[in-house]
Amino acid sequence: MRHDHRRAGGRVGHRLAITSTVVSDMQLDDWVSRIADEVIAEAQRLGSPVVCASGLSPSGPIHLGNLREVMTPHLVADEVRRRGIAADHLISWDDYDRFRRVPAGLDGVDESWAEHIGKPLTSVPPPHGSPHRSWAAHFRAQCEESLNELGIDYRSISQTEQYTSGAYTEQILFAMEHRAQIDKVLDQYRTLDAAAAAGAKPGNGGTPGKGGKPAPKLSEDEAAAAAAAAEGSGAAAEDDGSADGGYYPYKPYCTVCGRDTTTVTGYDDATTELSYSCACGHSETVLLKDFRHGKLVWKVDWPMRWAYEKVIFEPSGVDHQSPGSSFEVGKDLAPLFGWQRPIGPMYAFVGIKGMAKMSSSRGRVPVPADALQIMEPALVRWLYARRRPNQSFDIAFDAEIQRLYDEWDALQRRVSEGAAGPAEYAAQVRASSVADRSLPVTPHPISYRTLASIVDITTGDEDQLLRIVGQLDPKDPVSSVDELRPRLDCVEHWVATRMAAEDRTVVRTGPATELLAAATDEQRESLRMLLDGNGSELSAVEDGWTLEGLTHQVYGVPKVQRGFAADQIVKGDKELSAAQRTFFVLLYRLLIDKDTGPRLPTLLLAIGPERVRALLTP
RNA sequence: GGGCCUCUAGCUCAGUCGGUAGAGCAUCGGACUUUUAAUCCGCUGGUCCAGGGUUCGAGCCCCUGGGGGCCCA
Repeated sequence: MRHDHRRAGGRVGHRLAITSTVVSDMQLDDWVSRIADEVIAEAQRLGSPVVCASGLSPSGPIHLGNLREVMTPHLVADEVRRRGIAADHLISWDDYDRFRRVPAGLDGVDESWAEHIGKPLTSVPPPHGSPHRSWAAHFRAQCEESLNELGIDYRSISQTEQYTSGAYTEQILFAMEHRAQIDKVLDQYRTLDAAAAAGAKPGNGGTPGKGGKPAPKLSEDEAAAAAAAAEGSGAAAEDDGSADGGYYPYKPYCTVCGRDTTTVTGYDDATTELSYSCACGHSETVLLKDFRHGKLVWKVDWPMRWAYEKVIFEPSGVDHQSPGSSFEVGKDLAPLFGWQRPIGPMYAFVGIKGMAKMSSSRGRVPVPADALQIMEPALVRWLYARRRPNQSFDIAFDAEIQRLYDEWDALQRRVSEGAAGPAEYAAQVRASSVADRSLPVTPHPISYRTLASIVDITTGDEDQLLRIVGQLDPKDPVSSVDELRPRLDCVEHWVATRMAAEDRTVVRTGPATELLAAATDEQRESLRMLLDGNGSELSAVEDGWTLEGLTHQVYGVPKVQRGFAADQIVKGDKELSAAQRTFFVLLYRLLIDKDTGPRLPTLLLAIGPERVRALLTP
């Protein structure tokens, strides 16, 4: 427990609105808590409410890497709320950004979308078959469904709405008026040496590049390369508004063709008359104070919004950690708008095990909904809560998910026994609950590994599944498959879509006639004994069609064949062990065409007596 | 060219404020009528990348070098 933080929380609580009277006795102690300490202190210093922000660009599927942009502020805001202090988590949908390129490999999308490049994402049609109004709406809705499942509470802001409603007009006019000053700030980051100086001393209070050696501007070639890179890259590298004809931090979308292939050619501060020409041939002069068809360039837009929403905390991806990135530049631009750069850790990328780096532009990348099909919301939350933001991690869709679940189940046990460490305890709490409620859990959590094996061999027959599961632990019987959900649903989906072919159990559709014909007399005898018994201790296999009975039967056959009683306890007999193994291999080959497989009693139970008899009878 | 991250057991990784190096898996051994893809217990296993520095004390902090990954120019 961290009494200092509890005191701090209480003190802050007097100044900031208290939303809940239920404050946990136990102060969670992990990286989230430490950031929350900092965020609360900063909000207090500024005399402003706690505002945590995420920015998402619905330019394509919002993938599991982007989810960190949401999870990190969510966890921090949630921790602040756990302390009884109001916290806002806003998600800014950058749906007024230009459509940069057509992502490859998306269903319902073809090359014809290329004609929309340059338009705002909300003006691009959605993929074929989508019920949504626009490209942005389509991918936003897909994402929000998952955010809801994950228990993330937030407030949405559409940048399209903000810009087209004129919410930012004052800020836009301000930025235009101060364009020379903004240009000067940006200019400090446009030279290589300045960039180096800025990066060499992270956290220094001064202005990077200032007072340094005179540095050469980028050459024509370098500038061109930079522009090309910005064209294809993410927000970190985006256009800062510089152009040959002077610097303007505002870019109109052409009122004729709708694209941002425009160049501002003049601006009058007094009248706010802005002239622009577009690559489509159109040019016009508009009154910027009334014009609502354009936006501030990204590097200016972001700091303006920090000020507009009074953001205290907003993380960003590691691509912002380079000298001259929008986050870096924002530190100097935010004060112009009367605010400061928020606290913002750089989070490392999330990978998918066995897959190249995720990129929205590449099309078919796993999105949160994909993960939620094979794991419960708490597990997805756990992945993000247990690692500090600067640690990269991979999400596994293969058999490693069984290990993840084993670890999770082990953690539940440690937590319930009070044996969990502070950080892992915190991660468990954050994964399975938010400030004001618990997330749905599976009432009877059977090991994912075990369920996968049973689901595999029972091929969706839930009566069989219940019967087998029911015999796993007689002391704690499962009475209904519903007790196994939603974990069971995840397992079923995993087995159906992700289980490796070589791990699957495929029961033969008909008898392996060649194998049966080649069997030795002893082997034929063993099969007959398994099916029909030996007339005394072993009876027909159907008579003991339970897990226990079948266990007795499969182990009894080799014993009887070697002169033991079927239920005799035999220890240390190597020959018997070898005979058992040989017998099992024979059965596996005849049943599933492999040398090994799920435990035989389970397998036999799942296959059913008629089919077993059909496959094992010569 | 610049920056960020990372390097700990065979593998994947924890290691919080600087205080005797940990877990899971794998291996190996054992138990359960069981050499099986569901159970449980235990053992083994480390030059914490290298070198230097600060410190009573460094996996952790500082410097230099190396490997790997990523971002930017």
